[in-house]
Amino acid sequence: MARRNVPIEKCDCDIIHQEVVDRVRGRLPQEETLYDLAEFFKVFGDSTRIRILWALTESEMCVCDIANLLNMTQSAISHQLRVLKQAALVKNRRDGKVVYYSLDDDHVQQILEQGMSHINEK
Amino acid sequence: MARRNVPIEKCDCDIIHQEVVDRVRGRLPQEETLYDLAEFFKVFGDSTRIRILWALTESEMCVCDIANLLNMTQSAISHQLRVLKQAALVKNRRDGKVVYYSLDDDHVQQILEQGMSHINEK
DNA sequence: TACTCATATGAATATTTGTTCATGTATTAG
DNA sequence: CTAATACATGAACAAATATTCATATGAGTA
Repeated sequence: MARRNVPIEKCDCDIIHQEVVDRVRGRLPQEETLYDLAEFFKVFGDSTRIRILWALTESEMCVCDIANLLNMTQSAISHQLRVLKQAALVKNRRDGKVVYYSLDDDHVQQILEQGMSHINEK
Repeated sequence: MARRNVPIEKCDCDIIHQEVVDRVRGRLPQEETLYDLAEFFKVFGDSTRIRILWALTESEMCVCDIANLLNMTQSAISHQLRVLKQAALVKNRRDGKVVYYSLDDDHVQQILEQGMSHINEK
């Protein structure tokens, strides 16, 4: 959501803190890298996807199982599974008509648990 | 974004996988907990906020420093800092007219780094 | 006091995004 | 081949959200 038609106003801090700001600027990762990082976390930032991921930490499941479990339409789940797949958070295998989804690696579970422990501490 | 005016269609998997689905259902955290977890990750899911957080891992900074660093308006930064503060990811201290923001704890940095290492692996 | 600077905030707006609906594709069964 | 089942997908719509603009607040200063 990037807009910016207006010049940025400066304040005196710019002069006072110039060294600090320049140092921080030099240590920031690439703009694009941080954008990708935000995109990565964005995938976790939806309760439907979180519930799907959490469910898959317990067992691989097919699309319709997940839809039943979460009481949502097959279409809605399928759309979200696509988002998760594109983010390389889940993988799938086909067995006849049925497609089973599972977590792509256990890194995902670690991230879920770390987030969970953070909100439990506060 | 919760809508659901339509009954969920069932498929045969529901019968075949019933035991698995029931077991997973029993092991899912509270609906509200997962919702909170999604809200938590949602805060990381914006590139402006990610850049703010990453900058604050290097040094505390005032609002106008951050605005200059990221080449954005003071207002936009201030709005996002409020989001970060409400999520308990940053804290602030006032020194005269200037308000300095910093990370609330180093747990935040761990989460950033874990996300970063994930996207670098893929 | 009046004035300036740094920050906060409410409303408006444009963009993004999640779900629904309709339909398409792949696989199996008859 | 035809029908049925499980899943995928494009378009439309509603809701959420990030930025801008205008303005308010709070602290120092003349």
